[in-house]
Amino acid sequence: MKQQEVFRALADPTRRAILKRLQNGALNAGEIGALFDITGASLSHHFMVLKQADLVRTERRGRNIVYSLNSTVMEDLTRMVLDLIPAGSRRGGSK
Amino acid sequence: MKQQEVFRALADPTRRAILKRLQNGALNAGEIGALFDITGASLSHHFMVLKQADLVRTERRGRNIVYSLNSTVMEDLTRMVLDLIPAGSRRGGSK
DNA sequence: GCAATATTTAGATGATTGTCTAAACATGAG
DNA sequence: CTCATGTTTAGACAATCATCTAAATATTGC
Repeated sequence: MKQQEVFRALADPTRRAILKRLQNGALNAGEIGALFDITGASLSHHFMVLKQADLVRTERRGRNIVYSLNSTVMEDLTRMVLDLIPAGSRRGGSK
Repeated sequence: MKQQEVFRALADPTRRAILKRLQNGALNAGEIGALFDITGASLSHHFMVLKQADLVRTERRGRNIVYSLNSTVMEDLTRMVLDLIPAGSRRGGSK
């Protein structure tokens, strides 16, 4: 698991916003780009960071490249964060 | 809540290691310093970042300054991360 | 094959970051 | 009060980062 890459990826607000948008389903680069005031090149850089962290998956679909959340690593993320939190402070308590 | 500061603070491996150490109870700067191969000044910088994110609390105790986890914000952290994760991927499922 | 569209790569730039050394500040002991 | 100890502040430096513009690559439609 790429713990360092994951936390690094989450450190940027634009990347967190991208992840949030992808919760409602996959989007291609252009669609995501329309949501942020940033050049396509910068967006592409963020995609690369998210991919290196395995947080998103890509799939070419005709002329577009579609981004979607990698839910497997999302579960890893949950685990990594819970690991930072003392048992007593966890919501819901036990596990 | 200082979402950006929290995620930024977690992006550094030394700071995550500090948080992990503090799970077993409060420690003063010197004790933490003994655990890392880093100068006190650098440590102090990390403490400041963690404090800005409200992840740790400090209390002077005689000659030492004691660091402890701020469990309130630790709960906020849980919430912030869960917020990034699609409902279907959450461990344990529901909430 | 060519033109248009979608995305990435290359290279540059300014800002932020983690680290260091040296100096300053704060506290308790004698 | 002064000294030793513990911690932070100041200032500098190299590395990393987010962003940009310009150019390159990939794909589809004609």
